[in-house]
Amino acid sequence: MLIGEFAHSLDDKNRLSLPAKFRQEMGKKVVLARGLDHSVTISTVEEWGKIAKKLSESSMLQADNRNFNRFMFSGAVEVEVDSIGRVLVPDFLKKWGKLGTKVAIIGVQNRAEIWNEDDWRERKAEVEKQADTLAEKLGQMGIL
Amino acid sequence: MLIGEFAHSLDDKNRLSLPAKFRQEMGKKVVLARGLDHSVTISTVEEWGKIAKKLSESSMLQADNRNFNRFMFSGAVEVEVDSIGRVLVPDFLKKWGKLGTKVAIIGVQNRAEIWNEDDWRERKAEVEKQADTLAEKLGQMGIL
DNA sequence: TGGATAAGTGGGAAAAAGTGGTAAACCTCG
DNA sequence: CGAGGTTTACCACTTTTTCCCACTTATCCA
Repeated sequence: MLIGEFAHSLDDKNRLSLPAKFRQEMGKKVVLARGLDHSVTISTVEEWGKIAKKLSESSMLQADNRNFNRFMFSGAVEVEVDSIGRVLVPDFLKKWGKLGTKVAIIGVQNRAEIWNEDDWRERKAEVEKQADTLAEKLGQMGIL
Repeated sequence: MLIGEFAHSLDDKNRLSLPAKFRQEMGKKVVLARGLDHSVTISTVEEWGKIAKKLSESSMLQADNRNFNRFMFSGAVEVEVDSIGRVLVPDFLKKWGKLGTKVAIIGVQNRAEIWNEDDWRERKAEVEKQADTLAEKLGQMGIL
């Protein structure tokens, strides 16, 4: 389980240190891919495999699906984690995530997400605003 | 699994470098063929067979199907990958894909596709625009 | 609090990838 | 049979990527 939020930086060679706490769980190879809301996801090869399988089950006869699959597969990379825990973020993902030097890495269940630091700050603020509503819902559900 | 996006160029002898990440999986011989949506596909000899079969089995009317098969098979070429990882793109495929000097090579699961760089950029932008669809599709697939 | 260890960042050298070009082999056609 | 053009194989250059090492900052524990 990946949890927590970390402020890291993308250097001018597009290298990104994975949070030390994630390294063991991530393993030696990870998959970077396009995520929702212009985030970049980091998942294990296994997790990505599951996603790829689901994607590949959609029919190629529909133009929508073809384009969607092109988008998803072309937007992913399998990268090696180097000897000190860094990965290389390809340009097209850097663009997708609008990533500059300062990024936020956040744990979300079984995957991590990379965000442009500013975008993340805004989003987090929004989420916190809704925290009351959220708590209420959780209460209704009997979780709290 | 072929994934990722690469900007390569088609030189004036119609030579195209395969992305280094694809070479091992592709092997020494590949099949270039007409793909859907005016893409040019690159696949292993094995995969080409599977893809063609799948498409032709998606039965349309018999007559259409026969024509479709003629079209698919007549447009496929088996080419050698040279000693430094390049393939020769025949003119009729270059035309089919409207390929100029700058092309994008994208990995899509079991095949790669060659696109005119500009066409690919536009197509990608189209998909990106539909953020709702994106979330919806991922949701349907149980990815989120 | 101070020392030790780990984490994160940065940079340089070596290797690989991508591109362009040249020369030899081949084919075609007069 | 030879000239012209095309194709193929090989070589060379440039840029990018990869790998390794060093430095700085943060964290931990006595």
